[in-house]
Amino acid sequence: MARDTKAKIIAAAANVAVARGVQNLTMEAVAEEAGISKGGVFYHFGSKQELLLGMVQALVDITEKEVSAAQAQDHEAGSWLRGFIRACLTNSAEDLGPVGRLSVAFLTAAANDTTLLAPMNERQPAWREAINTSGIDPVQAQIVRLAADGLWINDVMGVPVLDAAERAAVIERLEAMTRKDTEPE
Amino acid sequence: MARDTKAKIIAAAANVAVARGVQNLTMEAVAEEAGISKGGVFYHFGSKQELLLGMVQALVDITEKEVSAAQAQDHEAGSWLRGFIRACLTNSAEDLGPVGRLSVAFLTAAANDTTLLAPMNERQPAWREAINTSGIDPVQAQIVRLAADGLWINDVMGVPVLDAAERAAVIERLEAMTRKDTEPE
DNA sequence: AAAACTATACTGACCGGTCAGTACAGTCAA
DNA sequence: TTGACTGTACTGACCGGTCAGTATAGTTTT
Repeated sequence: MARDTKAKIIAAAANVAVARGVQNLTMEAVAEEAGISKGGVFYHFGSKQELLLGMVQALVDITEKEVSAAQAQDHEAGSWLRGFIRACLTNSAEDLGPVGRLSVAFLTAAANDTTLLAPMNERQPAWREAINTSGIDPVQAQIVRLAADGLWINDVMGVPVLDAAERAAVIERLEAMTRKDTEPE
Repeated sequence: MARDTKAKIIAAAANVAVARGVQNLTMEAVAEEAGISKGGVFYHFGSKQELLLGMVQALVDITEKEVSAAQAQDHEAGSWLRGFIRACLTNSAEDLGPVGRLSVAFLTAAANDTTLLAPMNERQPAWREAINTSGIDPVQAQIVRLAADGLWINDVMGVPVLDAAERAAVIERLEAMTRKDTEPE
């Protein structure tokens, strides 16, 4: 059941981060949320850093899984980007999906120690490759990805960059940009 | 000299955050860096929260100042966005400008307590307005802003989303998008 | 002399991490 | 088939360090 418990702890940590705020993401709080003892948490994750690392890894895994799932039924050019947009932005501000919940962990990791982002950094070459070969103009493709990142991080932080109507229009346009090549000249 | 010392403390805090990492952004370290005592720091900022709030405010102020400066010698459509792109992305990864240094504080604030982002959130309606009335298609304008945000946050976190050549091409394209309306249809 | 500011020494809470011990399921020799 | 032994998963009490914040006395500025 080791795998099970580890996953349970990661989910609990994500819940704590969202519900009580990152400043209350203590090992004790995680243990309580997971319904086990603090010692039990340390049995599975040797340190808080290790737990954070596990959460970042989980975020990466879930994101890639969602992209793959979306690509499975969309074989046209730009499908990777459309999957990525979905994965990042499907969560409404209130009702966070798993990606949204783990995103808070991502923030914590980045704030505490950027080396904790290693699992994310490792995947960047592969993501760049996917974007550059997605079948549309690479520069435009990167911009779509960056805009999705920007919207995502602002969501996670709660910065109100767009109202609902603008948000819908932006997402629609981003998806259009994965289909139609609007490169100047 | 109250204003002076406060500014000095904020700058010191930003330096500490960059140099020693956010986990070492303690009031004592800030005091040492600023060359005053811990008591002195608390005299000026009643709590750590207040200091963090001051740093976020400073980031907002500097960003808006840089945008205004850029706009002063660029009165064509899209000048706000071009100024914003410059303000966010002028800092190379190694040699951070003032925006880059304070950005780390922004991350910390977001991670510790999203209410600390209030000074940033307050300005969003004004920024949205500036973007929507910048003279180019509003949806495209928002996308340019979000992409700049995305590139900026990835820089701050140290996630290698783009290599140097891609980065240059993306920035060039973003600036082009502030000039030429590439809206489909 | 009052107000503004600074330095030093201290407190108290919190939190990451440790550790001795428990529960229990399985294995295996006699 | 039972008793000795082992490994895995976990418990809960505890410790030590860190750090925000305070108390208070001293110093400089106006």
